[in-house]
Amino acid sequence: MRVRDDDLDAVTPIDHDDGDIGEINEIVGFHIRLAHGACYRHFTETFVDLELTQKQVSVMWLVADHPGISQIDLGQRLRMDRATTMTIINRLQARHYLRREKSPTDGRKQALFLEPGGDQALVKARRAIREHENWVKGRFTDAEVKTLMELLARIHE
Amino acid sequence: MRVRDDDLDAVTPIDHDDGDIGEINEIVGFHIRLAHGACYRHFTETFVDLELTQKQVSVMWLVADHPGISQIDLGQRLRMDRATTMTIINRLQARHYLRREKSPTDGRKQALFLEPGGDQALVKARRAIREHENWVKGRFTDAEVKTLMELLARIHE
DNA sequence: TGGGATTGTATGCAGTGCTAACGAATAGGC
DNA sequence: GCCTATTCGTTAGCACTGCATACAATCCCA
Repeated sequence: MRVRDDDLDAVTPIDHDDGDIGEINEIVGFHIRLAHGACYRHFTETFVDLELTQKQVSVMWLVADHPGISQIDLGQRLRMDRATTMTIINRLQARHYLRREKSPTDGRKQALFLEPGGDQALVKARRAIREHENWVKGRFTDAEVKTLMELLARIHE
Repeated sequence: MRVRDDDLDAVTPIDHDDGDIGEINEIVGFHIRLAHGACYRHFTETFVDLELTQKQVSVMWLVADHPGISQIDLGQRLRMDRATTMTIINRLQARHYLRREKSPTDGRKQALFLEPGGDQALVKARRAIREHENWVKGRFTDAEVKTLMELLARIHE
């Protein structure tokens, strides 16, 4: 390919290649994926001590705000299907961060409640979230943050 | 619930529960995750026939733009570590969408090239991407798209 | 009452991300 | 040139997420 016996440097023809990714760079979805990846990585670092993932924190947070919420309701708010919700709840329950109770009003449902351990973890998590948020927001003005959230919300409805 | 007998508006945070998620809604990272999830789901639907993921398409696209690129270089541009890059390349190679060749200039590296099958798949993929992009962009003006990409880019550098 | 929908559950599979370790090859200092 | 440190690819293994399917219990409505 490149190997033109004479000048093979030319090969790199196209690019003043310093990490250029060409047309892909014009794809909105691509930037969303990269931004998500960057957030994910930073979140993971921030939460390495707590051993919690974004989803797990979201779930505990929501259960704290809505004691007795059902799995299906939880899943819908966080845009997760039943199976995924299950595995997350299972893990949190195994760590005694929350518990399931049969719903008194609907026998099909499980009512979710935070356990003391979950409460404590959530307190630490909120602190870590604040840190994480500062990392994200640090590169924006308040107005830009507002704009960004507004635009993102339009994507996920 | 919320019922603070006096002014509960201040509080309502809590919920006229129709899918409200409370404070989490103020977390930028949360919106990025949801937007990413929505994109991911739509992408998957769009690409169900091609049986390709976002990463796989990105990789093929980049290999097409930079024939002979190494795995490490590829991974850095797409923000993936070596191991992840490996598994993706493995899968694409197993489907004969691309091939590895020893780099003539550096014995440690593998040079990646698209195979005919990958070429064809990429053509279809680009069409599907256009569709997917329209789905995303449909909710924005051109100026908003520009703003969004600019803001997202600031997150992933 | 009976049939259809909802909810939770169990299984299994694919994709992604990370770590740790190893061998091969290169690059840099001497 | 030689030795060491580094880079790259590779393998293996683990955790999390997402999806599909199937099943049982429960609820709701006609």
